[in-house]
Amino acid sequence: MVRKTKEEAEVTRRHIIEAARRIFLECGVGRTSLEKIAAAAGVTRGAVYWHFKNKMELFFAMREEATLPLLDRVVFDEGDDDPLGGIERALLAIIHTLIDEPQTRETFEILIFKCEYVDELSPMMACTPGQFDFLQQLTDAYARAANKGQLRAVATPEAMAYDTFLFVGGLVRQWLSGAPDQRFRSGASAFIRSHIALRRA
Amino acid sequence: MVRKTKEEAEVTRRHIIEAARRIFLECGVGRTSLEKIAAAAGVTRGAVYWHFKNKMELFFAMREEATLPLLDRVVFDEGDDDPLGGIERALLAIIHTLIDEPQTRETFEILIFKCEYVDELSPMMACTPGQFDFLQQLTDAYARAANKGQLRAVATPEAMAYDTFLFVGGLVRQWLSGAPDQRFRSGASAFIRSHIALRRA
DNA sequence: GTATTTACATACATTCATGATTGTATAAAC
DNA sequence: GTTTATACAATCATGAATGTATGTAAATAC
Repeated sequence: MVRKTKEEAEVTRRHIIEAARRIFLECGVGRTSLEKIAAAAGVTRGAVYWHFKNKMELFFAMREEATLPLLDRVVFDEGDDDPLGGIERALLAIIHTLIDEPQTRETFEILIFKCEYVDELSPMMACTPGQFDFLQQLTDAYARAANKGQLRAVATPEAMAYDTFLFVGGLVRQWLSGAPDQRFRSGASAFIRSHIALRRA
Repeated sequence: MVRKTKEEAEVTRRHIIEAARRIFLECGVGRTSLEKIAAAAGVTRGAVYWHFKNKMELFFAMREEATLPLLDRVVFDEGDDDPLGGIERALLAIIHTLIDEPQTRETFEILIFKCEYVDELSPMMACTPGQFDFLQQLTDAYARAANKGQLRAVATPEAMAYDTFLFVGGLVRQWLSGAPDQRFRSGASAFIRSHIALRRA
């Protein structure tokens, strides 16, 4: 056994996380054994157990590497003089993140389709704090848009924020589902623009 | 062994399906053993294997009992002289189905949160034919609403249908997630009305 | 009334997956 | 330069879940 330096150990840790993401995506979290992950990472289970207490801890480690930069990274500029356009750009940016960052896309696909929300994961069914923050930022942005007269007065900024929030949730899910006809992927930008157009004054 | 009549056998078959739904919901499909289901149904694994080839066949049997009557049951009256109001009523009806029919609600909660879309289930990630049909019916209903001058002209009926489809998907998911603050459940009707108000002329 | 199926229960064999333990060669600490 | 902690590999014991095979008593067919 050739003992590794700290840097090398960090590399194998990342290899394990990457392998876990691949196998989770292919087999589902529940059906993935640590043996499979280890093999995919080119190590033995011993290495996996050295770096992670068990499968769940590995799962959370994978999640923390890629979950933050989707909704959480969305920024709404308070000084924007086109707040409604800013919302549209933010939604488009979310889709482009899915396109540009494979590990984020794969992680979300795992979170939505490849794991069961039971026991420790059960509380994660509901919105994460980051999602609530996104909802709050949407509300604030719509309020600024209303102040600038950009919105129809048929619904409150809060109601519009909820509508957009639910729309985005549905869109991301369908986008990730990889429907054979690709209709949600090819149409995503148009759906977003229509969604925004519906509330423009 | 007291052999059962055909009617009694059908009863135990239903007991098994009901037990499966309960345990799937509690433990997730992957972590549910047929032994647990059998115990919950008051039978042995022998009975389960008699009625179903394996866990997946039982899963599909459970699904077929309750999945049809949600989106698939939605009806849009072609002769309605308030098509937009008809869409709103249809969306409200979906939520009320979730409230009124526990087994439908539980089945959808299992399908969304308690199973992994892998192997045989992988194709089910995408929209089912019933969902596409719902989308098509939405498009037709919006087209009728447009013909009656009920809609703003900022988006096509098709675009509005997609927007509503994605909104409903997001809403059902959040509704089922059982967020601790219940905000999506208590606000569902208001969200639906706002959603419709946004496209009314 | 006999034969045959049915509707299960029981028992068995096999296959993973897990967690713990132990071994070990080297990097790092002193 | 010795000691110790590190970064794994290898082995082991255990348990859980599955599918199958067999048993069986009563319902049903004839």
